[in-house]
Amino acid sequence: MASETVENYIKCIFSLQKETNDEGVATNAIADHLQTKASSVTDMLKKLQKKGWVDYKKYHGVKLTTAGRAAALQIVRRHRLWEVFLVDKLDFKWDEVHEMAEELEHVNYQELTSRLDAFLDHPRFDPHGDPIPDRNGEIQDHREKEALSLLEVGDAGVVIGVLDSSAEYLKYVDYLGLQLGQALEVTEKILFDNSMSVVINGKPQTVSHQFAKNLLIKKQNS
Amino acid sequence: MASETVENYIKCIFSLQKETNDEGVATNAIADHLQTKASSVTDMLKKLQKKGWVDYKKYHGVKLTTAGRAAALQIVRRHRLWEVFLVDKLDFKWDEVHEMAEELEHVNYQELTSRLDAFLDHPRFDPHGDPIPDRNGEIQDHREKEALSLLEVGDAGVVIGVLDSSAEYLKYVDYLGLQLGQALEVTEKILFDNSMSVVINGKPQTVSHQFAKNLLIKKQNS
DNA sequence: CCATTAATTTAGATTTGTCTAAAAAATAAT
DNA sequence: ATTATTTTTTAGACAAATCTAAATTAATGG
Repeated sequence: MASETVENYIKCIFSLQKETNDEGVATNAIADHLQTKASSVTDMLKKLQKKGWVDYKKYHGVKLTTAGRAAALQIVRRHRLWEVFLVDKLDFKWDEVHEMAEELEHVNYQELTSRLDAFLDHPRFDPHGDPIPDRNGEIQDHREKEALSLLEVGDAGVVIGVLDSSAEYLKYVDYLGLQLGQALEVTEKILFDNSMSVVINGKPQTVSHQFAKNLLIKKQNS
Repeated sequence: MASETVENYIKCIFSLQKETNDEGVATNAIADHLQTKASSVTDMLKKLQKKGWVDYKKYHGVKLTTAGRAAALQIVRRHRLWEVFLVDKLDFKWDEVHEMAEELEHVNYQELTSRLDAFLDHPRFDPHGDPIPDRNGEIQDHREKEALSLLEVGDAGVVIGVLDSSAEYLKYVDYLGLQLGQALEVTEKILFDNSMSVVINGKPQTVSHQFAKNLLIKKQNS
């Protein structure tokens, strides 16, 4: 397929693409995300263009082609399946698996991926609640989800995912007594800084807006 | 640790070292084994020397240092553990796993390796009967083993390993009705070409010297 | 032991991915 | 709308790993 580096660029563009309103991903955004320099990114974008993974217009950002998007989804699929393996089978915690999956995802054998998928019982979501693309790269996630920050006082729900998978964030989520499937209820919203009070397992806690924006909730019929 | 390429050189030198009588591995042998050119090997040997993995004397071959040998054993450990995973958990056949393990072995996290080892119940041997180094890089293989080619007429034993792990060889082993643990008995040795007749599961078969040299047998008290 | 052959090393180039510093284009501000 | 600022691109260089072709060293065989 493509080198490990190329795969990382494709995956990076894929993930940044969601955040832009179909505008094309900025060179600097990629450089930040991959911890490299803008000039290196420009060089690479030309190569990706030549190989047909992206649609790149000088000074106007970059988008994945259909082939690029398909490739990205396969990489994401492998990444998330390995994360499930690491947590479910090797008992790693959800904040420990990202780095390892980041390397395992580049081992690319159809049969390996599909057998791993079967071995794990065809999981639909990874340990962070992110949906796992199927063998055709389709993501079917019909869950109604909202960021905690968008709930109102009195709303109750269940944690079904996180938007930030960094170890720091996940450890804090753990610390608050939260995990996938954990119920909570909003008891107060502070207008001043958008922080909010929630009840988790009967215990009141206060969380920042920054925190609440990154926690995905499925609202319960209250 | 070291780049994937460097790891492959180290592993290659390690495996070729056994075949030489402590003579130092030849540049050409490495080039053949890694499907590259002798000049590339020379270049790399200088780099490995500088990094302390090998002891290299111009025109006189190369040997691993203690550090190099330790690194090689860790790579071999990871390779063989992944092979066990692929066969025992994902139901691959023993002739299908080499390539995949060749990539998985480069994912290097202590904790991953040791949890994988535990998940697989601390296997002592890989699917081809090769011993798996422990976490300290020690190989303890006290089995008495001989190549089938060295057995005499009337000797009986059990298959405990192969010296050639190529898919072609392994498929032929399968085809003959052999697998690890399978018993056989030598009924005839042909002096002309060193081929031999053996009985496997009651069925007589004839195999070449080339074949017999690569099959490891534990002799049974007959 | 000297000549020939085989193995190995050097020299010089290439590819991939990266960098710094400078130039060019786009965006924002007065 | 022109200047200032930010973003992006170009130009030129570098490190890792490789190659081909030529030169050197070692081994071998009369």
